[in-house]
Amino acid sequence: MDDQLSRVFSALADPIRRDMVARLAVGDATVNELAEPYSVTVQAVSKHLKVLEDAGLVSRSKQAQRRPVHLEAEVFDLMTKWIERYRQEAEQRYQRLDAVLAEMTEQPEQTRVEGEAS
Amino acid sequence: MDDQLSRVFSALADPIRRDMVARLAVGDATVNELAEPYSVTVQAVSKHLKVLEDAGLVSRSKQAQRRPVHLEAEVFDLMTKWIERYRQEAEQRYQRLDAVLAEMTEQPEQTRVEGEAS
DNA sequence: GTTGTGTTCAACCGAGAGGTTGAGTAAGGA
DNA sequence: TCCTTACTCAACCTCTCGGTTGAACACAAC
Repeated sequence: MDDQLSRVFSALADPIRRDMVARLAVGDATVNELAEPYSVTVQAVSKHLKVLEDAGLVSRSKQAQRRPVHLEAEVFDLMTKWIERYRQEAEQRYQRLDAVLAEMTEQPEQTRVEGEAS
Repeated sequence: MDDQLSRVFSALADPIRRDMVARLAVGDATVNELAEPYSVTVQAVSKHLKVLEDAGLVSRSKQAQRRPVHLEAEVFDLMTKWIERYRQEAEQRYQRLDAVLAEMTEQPEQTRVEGEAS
């Protein structure tokens, strides 16, 4: 869990943290505001925010005693880039496979159609 | 960790598993082939594959004693949709903020930054 | 049959995640 | 000054994760 990509994916693997991101997309919020909807302590929420912050997904400023949390959009690009890369490769392979299968339709010997996965 | 989105993010939070996905984007592979480049046992790799399978990222078919692993592209859409949604919202907010700040550049009194929801 | 290969299952272990409670810090308000 | 609010830090607990080893299963090949 050293690289940023791992931290980002790991951060968003938790439903509460994803929910917080959704909430922060609407506007900045304080720790207490973020904690309100959940049945966990404020301390737990503070920990969640630290995880999001370490992943670069949010930043925390200082406003009197408040620590308004702000969503950082840039990091999302890191993920989308990674995802898009392999999604496209996989889809291209899929289309190539379809073409190959179409070619050998007349000779259906033990075709072993992928996917399948029992 | 019940919903699929959590499983998918969690699965991709591990560098080895991301690497496997990258490898499978090029073409299907068996467990032993996938295990080769890493300094872990085949059993560990089998476990990783189970995680990826539970997330719907790969499927395993049956070929004699082999279990060729195949990358499933569809699930990536689930992630990209989620990500794009909040990235766009956040970016829009950012642009709105820029506009607001540009408007009040001449009057810099304790700006008390944007949206703020609350 | 027996043996070899590819893979999974089961039990275990150490580290870390997510939660708690309790105390500590920092600022505003009486 | 003292109290309250907003938050973090520290210690602890439990459960999961990623790894191991050892055994079992499924099929091929001899």
